[in-house]
Amino acid sequence: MAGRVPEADELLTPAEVAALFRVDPKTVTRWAKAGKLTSIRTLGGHRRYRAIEVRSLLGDIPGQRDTGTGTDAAASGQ
Amino acid sequence: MAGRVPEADELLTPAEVAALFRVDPKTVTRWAKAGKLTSIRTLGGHRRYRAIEVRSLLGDIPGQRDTGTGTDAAASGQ
DNA sequence: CAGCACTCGGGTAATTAGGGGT
DNA sequence: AATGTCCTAATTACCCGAGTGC
Repeated sequence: MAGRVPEADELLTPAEVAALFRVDPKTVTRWAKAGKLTSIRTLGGHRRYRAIEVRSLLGDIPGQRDTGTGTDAAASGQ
Repeated sequence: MAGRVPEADELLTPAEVAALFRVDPKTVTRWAKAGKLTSIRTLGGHRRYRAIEVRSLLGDIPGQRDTGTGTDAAASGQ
């Protein structure tokens, strides 16, 4: 199987978005309820968020390097 | 118009549906068992899902997008 | 025929949803 | 108004071994 077109919308789990924003997953859920975030619900009721949307809100800057201002080290996610 | 459209009866594998929902293939199986998804079983017992059903559940919004430039702009597929 | 990737089945931990309160 | 924390219930994710699909 495999060999399919990469037309999959990148979806993130609440924990993923929460980690990117440094907030609790509960807060992300509130954003979705407030309509600030596009949320897609699974058949079980859980929410999934669009990676492109989250990245835009985070300031998606490709190849941006912190110029010395950073104090906290950037730990790899996950 | 004998507009020939590719099989609208496309069947997706558990991994396909799972990737679209960003969930585990096992979860998709659970949805089928719960009756939330129409599942077609192969002679071996494996499940297969209808692409149209999955797309509607994902929030498939018709219209908007590359309109047919004359012929069916169906480039997707494997 | 043999092999690998995927799916099946059940069971258990982790995550999420929802409401309430600080 | 907004965020973090507590609780219970539901859903989801990962573990195993065996079988299917190509």
